[in-house]
Amino acid sequence: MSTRNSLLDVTARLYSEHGWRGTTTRRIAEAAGVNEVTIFRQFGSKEALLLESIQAASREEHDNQLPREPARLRSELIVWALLHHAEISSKRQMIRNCLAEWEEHPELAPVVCEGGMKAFAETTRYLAEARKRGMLGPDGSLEAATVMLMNAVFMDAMTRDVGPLSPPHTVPEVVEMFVDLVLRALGAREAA
Amino acid sequence: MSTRNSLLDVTARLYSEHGWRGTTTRRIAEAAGVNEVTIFRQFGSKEALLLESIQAASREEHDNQLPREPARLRSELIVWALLHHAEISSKRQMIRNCLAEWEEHPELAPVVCEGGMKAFAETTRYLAEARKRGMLGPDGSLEAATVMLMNAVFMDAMTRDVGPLSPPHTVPEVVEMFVDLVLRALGAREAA
DNA sequence: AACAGTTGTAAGTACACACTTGCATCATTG
DNA sequence: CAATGATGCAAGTGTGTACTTACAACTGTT
Repeated sequence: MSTRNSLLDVTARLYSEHGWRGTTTRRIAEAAGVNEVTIFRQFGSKEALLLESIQAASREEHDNQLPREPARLRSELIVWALLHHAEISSKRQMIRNCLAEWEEHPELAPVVCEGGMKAFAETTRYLAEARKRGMLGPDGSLEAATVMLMNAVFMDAMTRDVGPLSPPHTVPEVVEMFVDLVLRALGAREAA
Repeated sequence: MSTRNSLLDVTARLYSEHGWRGTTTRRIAEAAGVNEVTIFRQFGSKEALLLESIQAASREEHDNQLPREPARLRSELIVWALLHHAEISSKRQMIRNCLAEWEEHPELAPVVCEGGMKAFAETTRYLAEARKRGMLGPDGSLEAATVMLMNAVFMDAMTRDVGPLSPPHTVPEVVEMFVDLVLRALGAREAA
């Protein structure tokens, strides 16, 4: 099944670069070093191939978890957010295309968003645990904090290559900024 | 110049719906009720037409300013953020396409991002003014707060139609959440 | 009344697209 | 050895694409 896999790989890459319409069967065949007909014999149609390859590609995840028991809030959140940022960045172009083509191909976006939902749940759990242990103040919505942190990180990762909306910073710099702001808002004890 | 303007309008709409490749000269002509040749006589090429129409469309701004002198931080920020959210939402599909096609058409993204940069400057100014007047605590990066608020609002506006990353909320709900979190992080006096 | 500018119509070019067909080639497997 | 299945190759279908050309009709201006 080597032909099949190389077709799936190549197709995902081309889709990221050129979107649905720009990913033609000719380009796929050429890039995969395979005859164009093979595509149709293996997958039946361009649509089937694209769907399968995009789903496969967006399921590839780094494993990246927050500790079950929060210890050093700030550094744990920063490490986690950095990894999350890296994961989004690596799929940046594919995600952008899926979002742009959402109306024409609604089946793509959910698959790409899955990762974000898991990260949301993970973070809320972690923060709730921290509050239960008295590491956070009693006030402030944990959900709001999570959504905001995730949105901020996601947004930075998505638009980093395009051009700065805000003044330029390195990835670690902005991630630290975000984490610190969230911890401050939640009244973290160690936020010195 | 009515032919020209209706072509510009229609083209921007079609671009939002179908992206660059999907916006064909035939579709444009048909939707504008104009002969296809007229496009080439008026604009010379598809590229020229698309460029001009997208630039024109993304410059259409609601006017939406934060007060020069901050008075009621929370409500002023909420009103502003809501309007900002509405403006991004109305251009959502176009922005998504410009981002997705950034590598193939780098000239588009900057134009679309302009609004965001102005909003960033506006907010930083406003918050700095507020801090100078003692309405905010002395600690916490104003820039971090601004970036985070903008990213969060932008992100929500961009992905609202696709499907919720986080639990569903109405627009006013999330905007209030974000503003409250930021004000809390900045130690706003009135944030009760 | 003559003219210039804008539009419509009809036809065509050269190429790209998704997808198909028929046949030859090869490796694996029974 | 024979049969099977995956692949390559060459050629084709019908449609869509950006863009062009030549000519006729209409507009407003001088």
